[in-house]
Amino acid sequence: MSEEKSLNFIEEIVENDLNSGKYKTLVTRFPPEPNGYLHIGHAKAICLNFGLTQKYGGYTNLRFDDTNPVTEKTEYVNSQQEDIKWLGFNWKNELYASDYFDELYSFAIKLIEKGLAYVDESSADEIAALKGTPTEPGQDSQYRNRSIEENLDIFTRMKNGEFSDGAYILRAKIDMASPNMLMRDPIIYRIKHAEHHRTGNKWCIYPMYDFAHGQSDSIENITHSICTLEYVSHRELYDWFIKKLEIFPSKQYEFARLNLTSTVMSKRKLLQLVNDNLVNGWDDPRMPTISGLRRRGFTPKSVREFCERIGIAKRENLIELSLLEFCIREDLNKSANRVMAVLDPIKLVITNYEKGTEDLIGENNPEAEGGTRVIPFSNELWIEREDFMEVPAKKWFRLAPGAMVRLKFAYIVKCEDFVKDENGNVTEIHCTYIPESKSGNDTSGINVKGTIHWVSVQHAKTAEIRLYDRLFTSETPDAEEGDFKDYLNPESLTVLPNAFIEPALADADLDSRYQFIRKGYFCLDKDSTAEKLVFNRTVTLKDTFKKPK
RNA sequence: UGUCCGAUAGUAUAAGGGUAGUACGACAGUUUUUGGUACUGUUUGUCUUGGUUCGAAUCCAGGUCGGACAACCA
Repeated sequence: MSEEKSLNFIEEIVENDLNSGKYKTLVTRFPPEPNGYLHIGHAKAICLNFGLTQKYGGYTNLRFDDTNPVTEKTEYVNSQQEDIKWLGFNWKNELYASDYFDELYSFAIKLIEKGLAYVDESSADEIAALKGTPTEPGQDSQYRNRSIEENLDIFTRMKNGEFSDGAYILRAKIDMASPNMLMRDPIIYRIKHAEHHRTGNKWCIYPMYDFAHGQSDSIENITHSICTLEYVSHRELYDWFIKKLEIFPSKQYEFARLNLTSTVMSKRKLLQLVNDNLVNGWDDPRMPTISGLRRRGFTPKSVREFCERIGIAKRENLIELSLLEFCIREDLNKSANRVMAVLDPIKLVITNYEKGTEDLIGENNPEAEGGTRVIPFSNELWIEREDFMEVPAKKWFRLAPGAMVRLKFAYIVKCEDFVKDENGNVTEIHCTYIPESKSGNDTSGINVKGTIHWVSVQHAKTAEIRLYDRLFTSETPDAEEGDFKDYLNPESLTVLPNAFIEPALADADLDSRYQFIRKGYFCLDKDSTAEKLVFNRTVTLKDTFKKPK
């Protein structure tokens, strides 16, 4: 076995378990709660769980952890499935914790019969008061020693709907003095007269997370139940239920969740951004959701690559956004066709060009066998306003009075003059071109430092272009003083309603990815119509040019 | 003043008693019809104090720092 790459700690555990014969087949699961959209942190968990069974054989189930009917919706089930498929993974079984409600109920009965669970009718406040604190032990509830018969009777009546929400709860009988708060007689069933997205009104009692997750894993014969670090202290309970119920011993392993700079990752906060209309929905391209990244133009491959590069470990981490950007640039550099678009136009007139128009040939992608296309050229072009400086900075290789640049795929031009309006703004640049300098056939012998992009005025199409930047101005918005929303970046979205694009872009579809030469990677947005194309900037090109001060 | 988890360059992540390596970032250079790409180079690290050992990032003990835990959420 050649060791090309080192293993992460979970892969080591899996390899050991497989090599020792502890398990014949690896079974993992991805267990989202359908109460929100999946984000890049979930992508890390998805890649881990599905990646493990791809690498070592076995399979991964998709199991919706739907034990709380008031927050869960079918809309989320659907979006979550779409996101997992988009990432490129296939689950073996589509399952729901709610599939096991009958079985979970009988597990509860079994616990009661063993004297390991009891019905408590204390109020939520009373229960909290007796729970103790992390540094002080709790105290037993006065209902802790009900008879098994009475517990059975009340629990059955809870199920039958005889009581209102909160009147009774079922608790595991463990140890109110445990240093682990979760072992202090945790609540395992509560009454909720709520309609469930799958089981409808069949149930009015629902199991808590701790009484559903491990047992669901066990029912499915999950060998390695992988979750994030905040569940470490749940492991003791997880194992306790499995042991007392004498069921398949799934094992839980925890890794550190992903944190990304300049964004937030908690579903609660993302929901707030959506509900407060601070972004335009869950799939707003500025959101770290999988649907947001997809709309922004990220490829599944780039997201998988990112998840691969960040690694799996147990220490808290904060990944720099630049790594995500690297991953998408790396992918798109190889695959995206190069086209020209002018975002902030200024007119350039070639005063000695008398051919009218001319079709030039553009190479689609110098990094791939991308073929070529026709690009119309004429004596009036749009170029980028920022590519001209009236008073050039040092090391400026673009347009300036008397300076020469190459027009990409076309000719070398020399700036002869420029026009200003009454406010002193440059409105037009006048150049002469060098006929012998045509791209691919340059006999002029002239070498220029700078090459700029352009679009022929008479052939240009207009498009709306949306530029995105970091959602937050702080790298750690949820660690800042005050509300995280105070750190939203007011410039996270810039809309350019009238940019000019080369005519070939009229054929763009939602799956196309482009590099707008010198400007970044872009894709068509779903808001596009036949009359108006809308492009999203996925990411800028890396820019090593030091802006002159 | 509890229990649990963790600590390696700016950020991540390897090295499992024997040369501290890789990636991203940053910086510099070469190439270039994208100030892109590619290539080259530079920079910066084992939390601390002891112990075991010929030898410790690694094993042990104490400390420090960070995180988690007191929802009828997951």
